[in-house]
Amino acid sequence: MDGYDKYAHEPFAVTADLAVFTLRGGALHALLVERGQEPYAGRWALPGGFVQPDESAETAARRELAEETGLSDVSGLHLEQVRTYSEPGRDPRMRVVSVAFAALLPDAPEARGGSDAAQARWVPYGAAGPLAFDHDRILADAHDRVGAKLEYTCLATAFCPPEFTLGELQQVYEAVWATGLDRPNFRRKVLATPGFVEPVPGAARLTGGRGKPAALYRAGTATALHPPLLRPTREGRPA
Amino acid sequence: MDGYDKYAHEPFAVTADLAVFTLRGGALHALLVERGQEPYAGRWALPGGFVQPDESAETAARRELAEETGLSDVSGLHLEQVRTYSEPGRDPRMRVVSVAFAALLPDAPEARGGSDAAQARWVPYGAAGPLAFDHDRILADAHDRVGAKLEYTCLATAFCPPEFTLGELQQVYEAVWATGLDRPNFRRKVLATPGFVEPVPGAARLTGGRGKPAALYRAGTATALHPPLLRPTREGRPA
DNA sequence: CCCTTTTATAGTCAGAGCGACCATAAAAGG
DNA sequence: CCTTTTATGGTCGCTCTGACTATAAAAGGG
Repeated sequence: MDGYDKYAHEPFAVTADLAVFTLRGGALHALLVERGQEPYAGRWALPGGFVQPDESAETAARRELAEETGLSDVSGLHLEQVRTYSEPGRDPRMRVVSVAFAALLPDAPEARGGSDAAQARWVPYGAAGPLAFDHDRILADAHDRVGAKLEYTCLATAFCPPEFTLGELQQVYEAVWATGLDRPNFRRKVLATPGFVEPVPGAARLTGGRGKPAALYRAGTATALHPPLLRPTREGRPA
Repeated sequence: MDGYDKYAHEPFAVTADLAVFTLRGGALHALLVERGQEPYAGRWALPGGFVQPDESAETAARRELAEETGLSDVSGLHLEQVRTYSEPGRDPRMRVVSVAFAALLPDAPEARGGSDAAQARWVPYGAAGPLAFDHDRILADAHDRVGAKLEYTCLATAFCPPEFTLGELQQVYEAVWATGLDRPNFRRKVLATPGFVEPVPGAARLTGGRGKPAALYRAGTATALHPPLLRPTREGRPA
């Protein structure tokens, strides 16, 4: 931080880019916007925008998230800084440094075109063609981060509505990890972790399904997961 | 990334700040520089500097690392991006966005004042008074990140010279985690992890100490640690 | 030279955690 | 009434780990 006067510091543009994940029908989806102008016109990209002079990158990311999803209450959503991308030439027009965030959404409102985004769509993760700029890498990095944090934090509840069943919580893990989990073992692990979930006292149950109604739970107060919930070691049982 | 023309993007200055860690006498130290000018004149701060127009933040961090430590070969050192700090007002003079990195050094050359740094010193971690800017938080975040990565990666060898004993490797964990570990159990865990360390075939041994000479090991090729090496759960045995 | 100290290394044993199961309960659909 | 489906409860054995004991190989002091 020394030497302010000895370096000529070129001005940079700073943006906040978002990898917004949600579950739709048990499958992991990411929110993408279609670019209307060059470069990469017509290609899909991550939502994002410039950080304003009075904003932090986190604030800008949350503002963009609200604009892009159309959600009014975006304050409770989990937003996590992934990393910053600063390679020269990653934007052909100018020097842009992007701070990337991962956002986790419980419900998936149909994407509306935000005020500035021509078109926003939920795309199944992995089904997106090559994205604009280095957004393929940003999206992959964000996915890696979320998958890793599921192992040793209680982050999975951020994908769920306020009240959820253990089956829905398990679907989060299975969708992000792209693997199958044994249901009784998953139950045991989650319930044995104090503060991960707490049962809804009214013995409420979810209807609409076929089999036995499942008990409802709320997210607990714990944030860490000790010991961690490790994903199967490659040759695990198939889904 | 859309809307380039609709936003007035204020120019930002971008810096790379470094939390450089090493072990000196079994204790974790961080590299700090003394500020010569306002603001925070006379206070200690993390080494760092502006990202040049043709550099990525990683490149700038590595250049600053070489300048600040005086090391010639800085290419093999482990450098890890921690996070980016972008709150407005974190630098009273101008809008500065800092990308923070953690660097791990095996040996600790006596800090020389770099070309631009008035004075650089190794300070025991935790013994540094309040640092300039938000560098206390950056240093703490970097320490948290390194401590966490010791659990599920083979990062600890980055603190060690090319050949090291298992006792030295254990000291890394104990210094970063500020806890004591059972030596036989640590050995068993490390040796049971394929690719973590590999014995030096020449049955070489380290001399100079008091007791039985220890076998030497080199860092293996593995990067992940499955299952992880979890730190003791608070009420663990004292050091 | 013996004995103590120090450090490295090997081994033992019980309990926790987990993967792979099997069993039962409670709903819907025929 | 029976089958299907999903949720929930439990068992068994293996692995890993924490706590601990034992042996080996050096240095230092009498």
